[in-house]
Amino acid sequence: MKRVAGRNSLKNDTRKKMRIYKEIRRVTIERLMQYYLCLREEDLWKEKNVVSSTQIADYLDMDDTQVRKDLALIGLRGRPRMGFDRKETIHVIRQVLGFDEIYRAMIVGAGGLGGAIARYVNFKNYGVIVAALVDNDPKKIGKKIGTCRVYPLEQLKFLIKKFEIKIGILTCPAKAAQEMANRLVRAGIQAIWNFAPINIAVPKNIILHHQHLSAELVNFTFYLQKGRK
Amino acid sequence: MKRVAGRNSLKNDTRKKMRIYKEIRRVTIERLMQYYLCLREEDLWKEKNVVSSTQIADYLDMDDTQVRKDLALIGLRGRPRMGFDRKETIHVIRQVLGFDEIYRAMIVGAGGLGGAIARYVNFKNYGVIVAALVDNDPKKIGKKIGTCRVYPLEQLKFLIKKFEIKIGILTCPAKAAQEMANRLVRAGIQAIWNFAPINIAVPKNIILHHQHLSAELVNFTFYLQKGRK
DNA sequence: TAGATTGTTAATCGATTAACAATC
DNA sequence: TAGATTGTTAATCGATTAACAATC
Repeated sequence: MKRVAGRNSLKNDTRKKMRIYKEIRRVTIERLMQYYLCLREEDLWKEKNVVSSTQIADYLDMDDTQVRKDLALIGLRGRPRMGFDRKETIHVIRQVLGFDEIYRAMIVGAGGLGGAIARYVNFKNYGVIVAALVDNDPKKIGKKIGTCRVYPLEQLKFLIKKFEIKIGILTCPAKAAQEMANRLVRAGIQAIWNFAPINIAVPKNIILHHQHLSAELVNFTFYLQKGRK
Repeated sequence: MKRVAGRNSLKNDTRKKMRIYKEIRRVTIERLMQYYLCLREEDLWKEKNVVSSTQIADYLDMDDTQVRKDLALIGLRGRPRMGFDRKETIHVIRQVLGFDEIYRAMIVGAGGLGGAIARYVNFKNYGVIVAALVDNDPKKIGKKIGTCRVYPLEQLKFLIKKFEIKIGILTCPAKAAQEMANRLVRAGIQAIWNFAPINIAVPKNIILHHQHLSAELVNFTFYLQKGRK
C-alpha cells in the first residue's frame, strides 16, 4: 500500500504516542522525571549541548544501559562518541510527561498548606496552574494568595466550569475530605490530589493521588532505628 | 554447643531484627505501611480480631501470597482457617517500621508550609514529634504554632542539642535550602526532609528525603493527556 | 585512525504469581 | 469431618545488567 508522506503524519504521531504510552510504566515515568530534573536544573550541565547516558547514570547512581533504554523508549537517539542532545532530550521528556499542555487546578481549603501550595510558583513549569482556592471561612474569602483568589465554597462547581479546572487539590481537614471529593467529582473534576490525612474513595475513572505526609515519615523512622546502619 | 535459654534472648532478638532489616527492601516497607494503614484505619476491620491475607489483598488490589510473604518476613504467623491477629499484626509492623521509638524534628522556615506541617497532629502516631520551628523573621519569633514555638534561626544548633532533634524539615525558600541543610548537618542532625523545590547535597551518612511537590504533578499531567486511556 | 559512546541482544537477577500440601 | 486459609516450593514474569558489535 502506497503512502503519501506527510498526509498521515499527525495521525501517525498520535498512534506512535499512544503506543509509547502503553509501554511506559510508573517506574519509567519516575526515572524520566529524574533525567528531566537533572538535565534541566543541574548547573553542571546548563551550558552543555550534549550529555552522555554515562554521565546521567553516574550522576543518578544508576546503570547507563537503563538510561539509554528509557530514552530509546520515548524515541530519542543518541550519537556514538557524543551522547544525547540536551535540549532535545528535555523537550521530548516534557512532551511525553505532559508538561506542555496546561491543566488548571483548584485548591479546596485555604489554610496554611493550601496557601503554601498556591504560592508554589514553579507548578506552571510542569503544566499546572492553580486557578482558584475555595474555603468556607468568610474571613478568608476574597483574599489573594499568590496570584489567585479565595472564593466561597458554594462556587466550587461554578468555578470548575468557568476555569475548566481538571485537578482538585484537597487541603481541607480530614473529616471534610470525602465530602469535598464527592463535590469535586460531581462538578466534573478529572483528578484529585489529596493532602488530607485520610483515605478517600472516588470513581475508578478519576485519577487519585494520595499525599499522606505522615506516611512519608517511615523513610526516617525505619532507617533511624537502632541496629540499623 | 549448649545454650542457656533466656540469657541470650535480647542479643538474639537484636540479631534477628538486624537480619530482618537487611532483607526488607523499600517496596516491602511501602507495602507494610499500606497494611498498617488499612488494618488500623479501616472501619470495616476496626472491630475484628482476625484478618486474612486474602481480605487485605482484595482490599489493596494485590496478590494474597504477597501479603503472607511480607508478614512472614517480619515474623508474623497466621492460623489456617483464621488469618492473622489484627492487633498483633499492627503491633509488629509498628515495631519494625520504627513507630514505637520517638524522634524529634525541627522545622526550618515558619511559613505557610512549615506552619501546616507543625500543626499536623498525627505525626506522633508515627513516632515523630515536631519540637521546634526556626525562622529569621523577627515578627514570627516567639509565636506558637500548634504545640510548638518559633525560635530565632541563631538558636538552631542550641535547640538541636537541647531537644535531641534528629530530623530537620526544610520548608524555607529554595535559595536558602542548601545553606540551612549545611547548618543542620553541622549541628549534628541525622535526617533531612526537604520541601524546598531544589536538590540539596548532604554527606552520605545523612538520611535525605526530597519532597518535591512539583515532581508529583507528573502523576496528573501524564495520565490526563489526550490519547491516554 | 583510535577510541568513546551508542543500540541491542543475551544473561542474570529479583520479584511476583501459581500450585498445593499442611493444618486448624 | 470438610473446608478455608496458611506456608512454602516451583514456575513465571519482568526488570536490570553485561557484553559487544556498530558507528561517528
